[in-house]
Amino acid sequence: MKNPQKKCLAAGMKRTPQRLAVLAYLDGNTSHPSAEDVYRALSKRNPTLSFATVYNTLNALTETGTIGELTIDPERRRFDPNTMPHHHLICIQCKKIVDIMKDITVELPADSAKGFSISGSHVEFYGYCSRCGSKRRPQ
Amino acid sequence: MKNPQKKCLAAGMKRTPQRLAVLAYLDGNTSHPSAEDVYRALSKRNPTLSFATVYNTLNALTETGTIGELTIDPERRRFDPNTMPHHHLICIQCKKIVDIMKDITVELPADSAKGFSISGSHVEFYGYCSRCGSKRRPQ
DNA sequence: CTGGCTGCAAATCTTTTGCATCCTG
DNA sequence: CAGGATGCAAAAGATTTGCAGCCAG
Repeated sequence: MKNPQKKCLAAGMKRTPQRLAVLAYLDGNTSHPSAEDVYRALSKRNPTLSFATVYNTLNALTETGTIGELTIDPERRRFDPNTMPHHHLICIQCKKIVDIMKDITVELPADSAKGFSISGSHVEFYGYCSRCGSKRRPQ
Repeated sequence: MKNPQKKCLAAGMKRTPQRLAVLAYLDGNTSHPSAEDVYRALSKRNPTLSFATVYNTLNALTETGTIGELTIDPERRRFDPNTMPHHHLICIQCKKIVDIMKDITVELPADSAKGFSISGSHVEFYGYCSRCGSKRRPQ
């Protein structure tokens, strides 16, 4: 289940060149690209690739759970090939998003669950990345 | 600093009827409304209120930190008058978003911080709310 | 072959902006 | 009374959709 070919099959989708290109681009990619990022990166080598197909592919892969969708950026949707539950570090200044693969256990007291049956959690840490932090002047 | 009038002043903004209406609607509102939600709710009683003004007002209030902006919904921006740091419960099915005011301490091991200087964190808990959970059939 | 997939362009939806007028401070 | 705020409509982005032709299974 590591390579794009198998991921396509697993999702019950036809293995078209466009989809394989999208999957190859996403494979191991930790940049949390938007649909446009994917399109721009691929259209150089695949001149006939269309925006609609990128969106269709990303949506199909998201629906089958083959890739994940991030809700971190209010401007646009971002996609994440890493479907393992994980968390994120977000730079307040440059908006860079970095994965945290470490398992973080978050306890929610039963009296705060408001009747929800909780199946997972996602933590976003906000701060300055090393680059932006060092550029800030001491206040 | 509890009422809309004072919030407007605090933000250095003129107290126009439109802004006071937006602030009054948001005051104590825990429904995390989108700009359209705000517009629809207010346009009934304020027929001349325009979409642009709602957006301008929400943006201005967000920039001054008078209200907060949620990044939970990939479809649209949502706003939250509650500026205290807090967390959220999200129903996977009906998408309802519920506040958790309880302070949750999340530890991030130093070796996972990737050079970030962390200033805050936000936890999203996913699951089924009481209504959706009871409607699910046992698999 | 056949149904799913693609590319294109147009449509839709959310959010922003230009501008003349209005009104708060 | 001046500058910020409003309303309108148009623009700008992001995403979706209709449709005719194409190609993977």
